[in-house]
Amino acid sequence: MTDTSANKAVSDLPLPSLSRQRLADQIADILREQMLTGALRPGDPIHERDTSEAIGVSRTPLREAILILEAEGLVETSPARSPIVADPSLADLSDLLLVLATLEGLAGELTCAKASDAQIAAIRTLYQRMVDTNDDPDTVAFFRTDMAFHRAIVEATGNQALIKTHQQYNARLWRARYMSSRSRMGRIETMRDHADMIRHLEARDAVATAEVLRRHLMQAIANITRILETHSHGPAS
Amino acid sequence: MTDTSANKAVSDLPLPSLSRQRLADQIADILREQMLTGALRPGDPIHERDTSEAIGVSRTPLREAILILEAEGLVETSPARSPIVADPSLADLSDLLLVLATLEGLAGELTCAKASDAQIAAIRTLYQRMVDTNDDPDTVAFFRTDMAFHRAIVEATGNQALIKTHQQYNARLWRARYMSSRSRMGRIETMRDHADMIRHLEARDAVATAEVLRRHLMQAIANITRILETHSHGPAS
DNA sequence: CGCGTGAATATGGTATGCCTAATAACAACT
DNA sequence: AGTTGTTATTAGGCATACCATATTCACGCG
Repeated sequence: MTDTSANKAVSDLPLPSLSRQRLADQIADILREQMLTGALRPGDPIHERDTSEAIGVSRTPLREAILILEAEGLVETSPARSPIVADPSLADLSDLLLVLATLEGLAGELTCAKASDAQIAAIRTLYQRMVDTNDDPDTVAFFRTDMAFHRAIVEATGNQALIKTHQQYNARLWRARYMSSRSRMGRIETMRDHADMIRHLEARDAVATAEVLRRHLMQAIANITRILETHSHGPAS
Repeated sequence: MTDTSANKAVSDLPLPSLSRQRLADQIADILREQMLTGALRPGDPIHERDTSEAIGVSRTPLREAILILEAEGLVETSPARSPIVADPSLADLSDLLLVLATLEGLAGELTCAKASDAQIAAIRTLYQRMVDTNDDPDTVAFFRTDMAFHRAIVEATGNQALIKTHQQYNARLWRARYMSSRSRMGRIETMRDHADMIRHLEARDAVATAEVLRRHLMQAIANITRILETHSHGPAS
């Protein structure tokens, strides 16, 4: 089946960036999105032939996409095995969250010290959106705004390395943090902590901002620990 | 066709890792080493056909190696250009070092809190090796021991995410830190800081250890800034 | 003499095919 | 009937061939 039309359909996609046109990057984006939506769940295998055919590309760029995701820690490969979606243990998640807490703490300090008032205002806008959508039953939308809030704080630092690393840690922790966000105590605590964050940010209190951010993520560790221990081992398919 | 000898030869191999046999990984190691030795310098292009032929592999695994190194920030790719060895600006190096300082600070805290006495002792052994090789004119050997010392502190945390991220940051900063190490004030300050580190580690003083590690890296920022501003812009080809 | 346009070349991107290794099923022997 | 060996199938790893595009050089025109 020489289906060149599918190939053309992909190349017809708008090219938003300059180097964002590599098929491997686009495929990596697709797979990341599928991990977010749950189409790909932790432990799921990603067969080269099946997946590449499903997306409508050949195996080569799919393999390259797997390489990218492997470097990000989102998939794991074994010598002669299909790559599988990463399924971090509780210990892994705890380790990742502890580093993330430190990174966001640093971001809080830097943003207090260096960000413009306009950037702080933009962060407050995201905070306001969280308040507005607090009653929205759409947990995904609320969570995306939550993540956007944290990301805005990091991006306000202007530190490219920090931004990139934070983004990668967030990708690996997305699922766990989303579960934490859905827990019954999640939202209340989240809103309180975020209110503290924006208050300390606007006061340019670096120490307090960093402290709240770290505590916020440490709480996430506790939440996730409780959730995973409650669910124990038995995620119904 | 029951070639048991070949089977035995394979099983005799030390199994260092589970997936370390991919050509792409081996090629990435080769290229990383060439960056360390200076065979590949910042800005150098990595032509797919030439390089793959020189190593003796096809383009596919070389391309995959490039993907890995790109994810690590060691090479940069442009749409229709040969990938080039990353040549971070002073601002980039400053950003990276600031994050690295934070990561090592966290490592210092964790190691003080969680590491075993044996691990601390192992770190002291590395410190002692630095003292012994302090007069050695071989700057590379001294620097490798320096890096091993820092790595040991991070590995003593047992935090896999931290270890991995620290390793990647170190790889990107290797060259800059090596230059900083060779500056005339480099060694004296390095030895003094390291003496403080091992002392505070053995005293299990988390705050002091983290503080020294952060200050140590901040000093590296200052050193590198001075070096780059002195050299200004003129790397003879 | 300079600038613009077109063609040729080189280079990265993609697809496909072959090779090797692992796994599972089936058969034969104990 | 159970266990072991062998074979077939499947899937990932690598190599190679093809394609699209960008860059550069040359030629011609202004």
